[in-house]
Amino acid sequence: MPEQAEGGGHRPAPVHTHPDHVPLLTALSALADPVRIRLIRDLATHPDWTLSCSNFDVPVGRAAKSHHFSVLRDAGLVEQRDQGPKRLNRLRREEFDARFPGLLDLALRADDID
Amino acid sequence: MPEQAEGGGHRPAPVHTHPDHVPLLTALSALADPVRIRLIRDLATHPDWTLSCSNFDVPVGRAAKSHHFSVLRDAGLVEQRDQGPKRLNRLRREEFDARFPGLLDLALRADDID
DNA sequence: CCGAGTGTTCGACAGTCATCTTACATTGCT
DNA sequence: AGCAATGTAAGATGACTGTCGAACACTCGG
Repeated sequence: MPEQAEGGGHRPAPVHTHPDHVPLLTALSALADPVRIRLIRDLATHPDWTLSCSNFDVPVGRAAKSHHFSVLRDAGLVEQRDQGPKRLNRLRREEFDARFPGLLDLALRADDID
Repeated sequence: MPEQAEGGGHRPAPVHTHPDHVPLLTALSALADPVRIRLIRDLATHPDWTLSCSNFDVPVGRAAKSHHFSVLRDAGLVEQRDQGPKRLNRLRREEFDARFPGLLDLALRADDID
């Protein structure tokens, strides 16, 4: 019975930070990285909860990818939910935009990157 | 005659980058630093061309301050003009805002820093 | 011409960060 | 139970960065 029953072997649920509690410098630092920009842009072009971490094609290994998602969580940019062995992602558009108006739009603008 | 005559000993004029030619990552990285945030906030609360580099009281020495101003110039955030031995500064509000709408406002918002 | 004030450059140093490899935990399928 | 897939944790490493001290360059005033 694959119910959402608790008990023994849970996986530690991902730790999130709400955008309202994110310092400005943390948000800027999180966005000041080419890999993370690509992650949130990929995320922005897909429906919520449809992409698991391994579905992003950035030129880094799993470990680095995991690290980047941790940074994005801490910056209030991404929310994650476990489903089976996968960890599904969602871009926190509204919440983040309420805290830092316009910033996410800037980061998503398909301007430049390199 | 202290004219603007050329000839021998010029001081190399500061090299500027127009905001239009600044990559997004450069702008974000430039703003993702507490010292530089304080510099542009100080700059924003004084009239243009009234502050020389040594007039900012950030807790770093001259060398580091000079470095930070170089980063700000490269990011299209600050314009500098030599007057006597001093180097006067100006925040490039409109130009930068045209390139990255809302970003400077965010950085100047007296929210948090630490 | 000398000296004070101002700012840049250079070398060194410490701290942070992005990355990799390896090992481990969890989940689900067979 | 065994196994493949997914993601995290830990340690190592290389690169970048913010800082300082010292040396240098330029400007202006005595």
